[in-house]
Parts: sequence; C-alpha cells; structure tokens
Amino acid sequence: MDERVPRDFETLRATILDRRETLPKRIAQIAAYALDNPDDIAFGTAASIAASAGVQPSTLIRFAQQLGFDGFTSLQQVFRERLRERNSSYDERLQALRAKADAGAGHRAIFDGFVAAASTSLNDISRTLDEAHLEDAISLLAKAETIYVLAKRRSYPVASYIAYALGKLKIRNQLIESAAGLNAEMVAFATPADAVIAISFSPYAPATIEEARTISEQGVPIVAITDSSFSPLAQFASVWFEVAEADFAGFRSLSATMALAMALTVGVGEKRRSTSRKRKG
Amino acid sequence: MDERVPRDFETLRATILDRRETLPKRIAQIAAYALDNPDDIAFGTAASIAASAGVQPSTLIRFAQQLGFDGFTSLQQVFRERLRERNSSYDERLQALRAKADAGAGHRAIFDGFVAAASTSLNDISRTLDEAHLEDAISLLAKAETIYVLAKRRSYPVASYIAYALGKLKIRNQLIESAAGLNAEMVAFATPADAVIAISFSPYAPATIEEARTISEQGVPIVAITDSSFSPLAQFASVWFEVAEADFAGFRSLSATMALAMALTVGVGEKRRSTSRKRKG
DNA sequence: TCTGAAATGGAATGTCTGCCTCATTTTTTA
DNA sequence: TAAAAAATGAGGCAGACATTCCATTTCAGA
Repeated sequence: MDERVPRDFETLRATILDRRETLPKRIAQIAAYALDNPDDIAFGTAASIAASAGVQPSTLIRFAQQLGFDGFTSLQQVFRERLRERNSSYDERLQALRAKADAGAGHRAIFDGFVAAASTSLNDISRTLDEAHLEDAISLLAKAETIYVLAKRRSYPVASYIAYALGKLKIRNQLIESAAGLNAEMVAFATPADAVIAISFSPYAPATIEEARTISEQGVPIVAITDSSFSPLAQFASVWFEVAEADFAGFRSLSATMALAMALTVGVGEKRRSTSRKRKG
Repeated sequence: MDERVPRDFETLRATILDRRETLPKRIAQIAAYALDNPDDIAFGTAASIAASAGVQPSTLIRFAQQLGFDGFTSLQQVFRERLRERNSSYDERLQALRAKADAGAGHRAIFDGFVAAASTSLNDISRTLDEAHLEDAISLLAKAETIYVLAKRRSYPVASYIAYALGKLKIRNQLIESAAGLNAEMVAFATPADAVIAISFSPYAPATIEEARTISEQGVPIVAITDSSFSPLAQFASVWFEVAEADFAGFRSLSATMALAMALTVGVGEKRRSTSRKRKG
C-alpha cells in the first residue's frame, strides 16, 4: 500500500467515481456494487460478495488492489470504519465539537454542535423511554375534559407546540403562559376531570412548580416531563418522564422533549378516536 | 436456536441486563464487555474479542450459547444488524414506522416515528446547509440594533426559543406574536438598522407573509427560514435557508429548524463578542 | 472437610477464508 | 490480421477461523 490509498470512505467513494470510466468491465461491476451496497462489503466475505455482485472472488481482490489496497481485507476495513464512525458515540462527537467551537472554529462548528446535541438527546430518549409510562400518560390525558399545558422559559416552546397540535387535533386545551398574569385564575378552573402536562427542567421555574403544586392539590392529575427524579415536579406527578437533553454552548436541545411531547399529543388523539369508535359501535 | 432467542439488539441488551446477576463470572465479564463495546463484537473475531475482554474464546461461545444462540457467529449477526439498521436510510425506517403506526401498532410506534422524523430532518439539514449563507445571516444579524423574530402557528415554538436564547445572551430582540394584536405597530418600529428572523412553512401563515412584506418595504433586512424556493418568504429575504422537515402523523418535526435557529442565535452572540473585543483592543 | 456439579482454560479439529497462480478469453496495438 | 497485452475464470493452498473436547479449577451443599 502506498500513501495514496483512500483511508476513509468518502475519499474512496470519490476515487471510485473518478475512475469509473476507465475501469475494466468486471471491476466496474464490483465498483458499482460496492457503492450501492456498502453494508454488504463491510460484513460479507469475499466469496459471498463476489457471488452477489456476479463476479469471481479473484476479481474482487483485483478491484481492491487496483485501488491501491494490498487485498480485499484492507478495502473492507474502510467500509467497516465507515459504519463504526457513523455509529460512534454521539457523546464523543459532541465533546469534540464543543472543543472545536471553543477554539473558535467558526459558525459551522456551532451548527454541527447543535445538530449533534439534538441527535444525542434523541438517541438517549429512544433507549430510555418507558413504554408503560407512555401508555399510562396517554390514558390519563385521553380521559381529560381539558388538557392544561404548563411550562415557562426554556420549556415554553414545547408547550406552545403541544397546544398547537392539540388544537389541530380538536382536543380542548389551555396553555398557561406567564404573559397575561392570569395564571392563578386559569389554574383555579382545573378540576379532577381535567389533566395537566407540565414541563420543567433545572433550574426549575418557580412559577411552574407553584402552579403544579396548586393544581395537584385540586386533585388534577399531572403528567410531568422533567430531567431527574429529584425534580420537584416529579412529586406532584401521576406519571413523569425523565428526559436528558444534551446541551451545547449553554443551550439545551429540545428535540427529545419535542418528540415525547408529540407522541403524547398524537397518542391522545388516537386513543380518543378509537374510544369513540368503540362507544358508537 | 429456539424461538426465544433475542433477534434484535435492544431485546438482547435487555436480556443481558436482566440476567446479569445470575451469570457466571467470566460470562458476566463478556456480557459487560459486549454492552460496552458493541462495535468490537460486530467486527472482531472470536479470538480478538476474547483477548480484549480478557477471556478464552471458548467462553465467548458459551456466552452466546447461554443466550440461546447456536454459536458466536449467530450472536455476532445481531450486533452487525444493529450497525446496518442504525446506518440504514432513515427515510426507509420512517416509511416502515408510518406503516406500523397506521396499522395501529401502539403508542411506542408513534413515539419512534417522531424520533425518526427528527433524526431524518437533522441528517438532511446537516448535509444541505450552506455555510456561506450561515455566515452571511450571522453577519447581518450581528449588526442589527434590534432583532425582530417573526413566526406564527407551527413555527412559533422556534421563534419563542430564539427569543428566549437572545434574551439570555443579552441581545435586544422583539418577538412578534399574534396574541396582543399590536403587530402592525411593532412592525412599524423596525428600521434598516434592525434585522428580522422570519420563519414560515407551507401553508404559509398569511400574517407572517404580510408582516414580512411590510417590514422588508421599510428596508429592514430579513433572514428567512422556510421550506422551498417558491416560498413567498424567500423573495423578501436577504438571506434564506431551505429546511426540509420530515413529518409524522401529520406533524412536522421542528428539530432541524431548531438546530439552525440556535446556531444563528449563538453565532450572533459569538460574533458580537469578538467584534466588541476588537473595537476595544 | 468431602463430594458432585458447574465453570473455566487451553489445545485439537475441521471448515472456511482470502489470496495466489495459471490457463483461457477478450481487448488493444501495430 | 497477427501479435502482444490486459482482463477474466477457476482451482488450489496456506492460514485463520469458530467450535468442540477434555483436563483442571472453582464453587455449593452437606
């Protein structure tokens, strides 16, 4: 192997596309197959890949050598590395991006950081979400006459999207925002036949906590989305979800919370539809 | 292999964690290693993995058999499948999840769908974002005296998060919401020394378009986030970004828009800091 | 402490691997 | 068209592979 061997997948890909025209027929056949089915190259054996691509194993090795590798195995490493890297812990990537952004690597690095933070958060919640809690929360909310949505500051965008989605689904809801200063009155309307979605992360907005306390004392069931079991919200909640959002440049991602919020909202919509069908049927 | 063999990685993971306590010492050692280094299991050979984990190859096979597989190779398939799936086009996964949710596969499927939609959107924007546009937009916004943030309905949550973040960064800003009905007056205050971030997706909220038109006629530069070059927002904008958000169950993800919005916000913060440093120095 | 069972280590085994070689076919060049 | 060069196919080989087997150690219960 000389020094010009493509070591990463993108370079390899470019090299192949570049030489495509000049490659012999069978070699080109493999080249096309390799770019179309990179996963097969990564995991298959020379024999199995050759069979899938409709060539002899020896041709596969010649293809690798033509690209400067010393054999099929070296070529395969590049395809494996690609899967590894794509899949590599987002946490590590996030660390690297943070360092890069700190070093002043430009605005693209900041953007990449936010994307990575969002991806990390989605990954995390996807692994940790408790399905039973999800079912419980949806059942609880589906029974409510009015769903109150409670969140301030950083969590407020999520609340506003929930309110928007509930409205679209024609589910009666009330967003409790701080602007108008009428929160106490709004909260007082809630009865045990209603339900609340409350969202708050550390540092917990005192108003959110206070309103949650008041409303829970009125016997209104609460579904909480928060960030740890020590959260003051957790103690008032009938069901609560722990969502760990990764942060970047001092701002936490909302992507995981958003995904959960939308699942709750649409889940309630589905549940209501299927329940009313049953009643009618 | 009987029918209870874990076929997918998550089930396998759960099974291992479940049995962790009851496993023999060496087997447990491998179990821990496998969950910590899944990539090594996927790519390594029985000998190399055993060496890394500090056990004999035969133990590795016993581990696989204890889980119900007929050998190490079968176990390895699960770890390989995991990499394949993770890497497989999110679009395909999303399609599958939509079908699943339509078939009434429960609320977990809905949640997975929103997570996949968010991931797809993040992937897309990561590939397509124009770095030059990002720089232009940040320069433009960094020069503004006041940043007006303009968005309704579905885009409003993004606007509210931008406003929150700008406030945290002590950047003067004004969120133009529909609630108070004072939009016309607010818009009238904007001068060419200010700037606007406008966000709107199809179907474009008429109010957003109208306000954007008015404000651009006043000579105020606009940074737009929208979903196609046919968007009416694009024609008023000095810089505009095309963001394609995947949708699920009728609701589009906001994750890509959020990431871009935060990059703009924090980018402006950074730029202001470095500019003021230069002025002082 | 003794005894049987379970767990472990390590070498032996037969299969399958990648790669080389050489005969044959196809393409290029004069 | 003939000769040379390149490309291809297919069989064979050495080595690496997963797996099995058996001797030894560790553990549990009486």
